Amino acid sequence: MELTTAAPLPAPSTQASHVYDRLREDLLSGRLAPSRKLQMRFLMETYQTGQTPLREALNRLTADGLVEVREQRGFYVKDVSRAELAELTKTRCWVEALALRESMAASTPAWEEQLVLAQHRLSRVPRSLSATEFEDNPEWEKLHRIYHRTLIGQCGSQSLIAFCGQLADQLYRYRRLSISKAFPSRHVGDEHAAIMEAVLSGNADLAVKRLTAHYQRTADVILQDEAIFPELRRETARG
Amino acid sequence: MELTTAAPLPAPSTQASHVYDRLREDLLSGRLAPSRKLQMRFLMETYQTGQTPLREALNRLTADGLVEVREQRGFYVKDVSRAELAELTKTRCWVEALALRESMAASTPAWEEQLVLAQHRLSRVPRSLSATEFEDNPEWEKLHRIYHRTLIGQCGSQSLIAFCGQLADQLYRYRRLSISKAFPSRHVGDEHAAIMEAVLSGNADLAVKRLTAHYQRTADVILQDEAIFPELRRETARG
DNA sequence: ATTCCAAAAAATGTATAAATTTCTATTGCA
DNA sequence: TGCAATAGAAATTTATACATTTTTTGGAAT
Repeated sequence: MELTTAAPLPAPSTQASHVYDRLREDLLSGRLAPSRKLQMRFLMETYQTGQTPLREALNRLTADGLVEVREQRGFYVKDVSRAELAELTKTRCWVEALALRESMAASTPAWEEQLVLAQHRLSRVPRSLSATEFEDNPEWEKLHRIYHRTLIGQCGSQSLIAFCGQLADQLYRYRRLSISKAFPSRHVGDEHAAIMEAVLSGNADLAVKRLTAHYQRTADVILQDEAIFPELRRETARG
Repeated sequence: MELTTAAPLPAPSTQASHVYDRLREDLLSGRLAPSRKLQMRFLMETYQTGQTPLREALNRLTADGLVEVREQRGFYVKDVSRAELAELTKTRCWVEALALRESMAASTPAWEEQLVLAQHRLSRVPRSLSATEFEDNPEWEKLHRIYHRTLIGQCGSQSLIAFCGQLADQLYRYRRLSISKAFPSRHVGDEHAAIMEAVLSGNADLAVKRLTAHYQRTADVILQDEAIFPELRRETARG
């Protein structure tokens, strides 16, 4: 008998999954700019792969709302706009409020412990890698995601959780696109602690209020970022 | 000058979209049975097309929750279960309750008129094509979908509406899979009228109560259908 | 300046090759 | 003789290369 008889999930060895991960990272980080055309030739050279895995990846990303496909004229990076940011945020507040209430209604000691752990771990990692200027910390992002996922994780609906995940991804891209100099001034750690505190005390109204305020504040900061949303459209550069 | 300068949406002329539509119809109708393996060779012969358009269609259907993909071992028709039916129904009740409330909060005369029209048109078409036994009427299904889409259509969130559409599709498959002899005994037309009446009177609580009861009743009928959910699993048929 | 036509570019689709999984049958051991 | 493990063969999924179709672009003629 071996210790490891057979890996249940033998890792996504397929090339399509690998390209999907890389493309996704480049979309979320903004390295692939909004509304940019994703030409096959360019993608094949950049990611060193064939069309089949690429099409597979692009189709999945379309479902995630990060890529847009126009029949017979190719794939494009999903465009951004103030209107969409506002709508996504509004939707996320509605849906996560719902999911959080249901989670709290179905609360268990094990779930509360998960939440305490997630919040604790998040609080122990710095938001930015650099002390002088803001520099995205992947570890923090990962733990942040887990924390918010845990909040709604007890609601009892896989599809609802998955939908929240999609909204989170799309909004995450906005955050990354924004220069977000204002972020350091916010005490997001305190906000996370305050949400958890309300959850543990069983006060659903307060927990929802704090959670939605948390999301709204983030959106407000990005909405004010002039760099990401061009005021006047200048398609033909002063022609 | 021509009358039609350029068609804004020149119809999905691509083969992938065509296969997607046909596959989708066969999945929703149950002609492709749950948990069945979708082999490329079989699909290519059945739908008379190549692999590229097929993979494209299958990937989209995976995003719709009608097909499941397992890395390196192919595509499968999404399986059904009592647990999933219950969870989908629960989620739909939650999310559509939310969307309906927001629609009503943002109500306009134009929207109310849309709703009246949708309900009227639905009421004028027979639920079944045959009077003696139940036979699915595509026209009724189409109008039914429009009616429910209209109810939540004023909520102001495209992504929320799209999510509701996905849930509707997945649940529609359960309805089609079920023999549903009990359906004729229900007066679904009255239920639709009652929901609309509550909406027009501005009573959100009542409208939501009637809408969720409407969905729950449908699920309860299907849950009792012994034909779709095998009690004991008999994988090796008395071999 | 506008329209029409031709050439180029790019997306969609087909056929073929490579890699992985699954099935089958044989071998080894109790 | 029966069971488990293993190795080889078949089938199937995944990836590549090539062909076709559609869109876009550029230029010439009206």
